[in-house]
Amino acid sequence: MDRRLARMLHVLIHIDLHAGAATSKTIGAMLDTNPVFVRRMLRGLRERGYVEATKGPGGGWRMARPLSKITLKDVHDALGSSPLIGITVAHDHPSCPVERAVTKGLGLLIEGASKSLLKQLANVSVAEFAPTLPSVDDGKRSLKG
Amino acid sequence: MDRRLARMLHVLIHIDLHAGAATSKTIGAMLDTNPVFVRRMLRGLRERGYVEATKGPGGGWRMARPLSKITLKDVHDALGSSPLIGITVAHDHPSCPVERAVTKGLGLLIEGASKSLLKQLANVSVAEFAPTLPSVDDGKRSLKG
DNA sequence: TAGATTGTAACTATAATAGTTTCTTTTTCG
DNA sequence: CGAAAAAGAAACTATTATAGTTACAATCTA
Repeated sequence: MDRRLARMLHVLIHIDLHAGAATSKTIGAMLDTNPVFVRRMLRGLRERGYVEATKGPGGGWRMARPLSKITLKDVHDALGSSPLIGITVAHDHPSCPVERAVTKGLGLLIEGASKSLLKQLANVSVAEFAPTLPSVDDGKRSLKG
Repeated sequence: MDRRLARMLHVLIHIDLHAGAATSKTIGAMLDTNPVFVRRMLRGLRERGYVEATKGPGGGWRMARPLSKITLKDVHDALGSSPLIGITVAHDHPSCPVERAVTKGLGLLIEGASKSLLKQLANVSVAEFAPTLPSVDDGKRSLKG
């Protein structure tokens, strides 16, 4: 069970709310994990231009695009698109007509469900998952408001 | 990625087609696996009355209910209902309002997709996955025809 | 009573995900 | 310039879920 999408949404919202650049160490603390794992997770998003990283003191991660312009599907794809559906077909005995019939029928069902869920993910932006509570405010919004 | 449902459908159709009782060893060969694993998989289905097992020589597995009276959801449930959706929420920092918002939103999405897929599984019987090829015939059908 | 079979517990193997260590590169700032 | 802060990345270890194996008891048939 892949919780990378959930963790990534959590991270992106924090990066967006963060006043300056958020370091991998700071983000790691938010996820109760380590900086290296954070860099690994963010790598795909950096390559797609959703976030950007700067090195050296004062460096870290910043959003390179607003949360409202990134969909859950974008994030899922950037993470390496693990299967959305938790069940899969089997290939234990490929010459068996019974297995082939099951693979075909169940495969169609899984494919349909997968496409349907992917369509949903493409219709929701990360911004829609950000909490609207004022208590989350860390200074960035007050600069705007 | 759980392929137990696919394997189980494969097995059930074979048991149904099989002339006498199908032994765990025979079924294991079909799945390219071992008899103990087959017994473990079939345990839940036996407890729910979908199949029955007899010990001793000539023993093995038989259907206790026609394939047309067992849905994919029945099989999925009997296998211990692993999650149908491949992504899940995270609980890294439960006091964090951002994580909570993500958990809530994504959770609803996952729950909806899961229910929708489960509903589909409940609308399909195992019989609908059996191949209709005459080449699969192993003697049982010829007794009828 | 012998052998075939399931039932089951306990152990081992494998693969995916996550975590850690270590080192290099880049950047800032005194 | 040189020290320290940060990302980039490779290589290794740890954890967990699934699958596979071994071993043995229970039961049934002939």
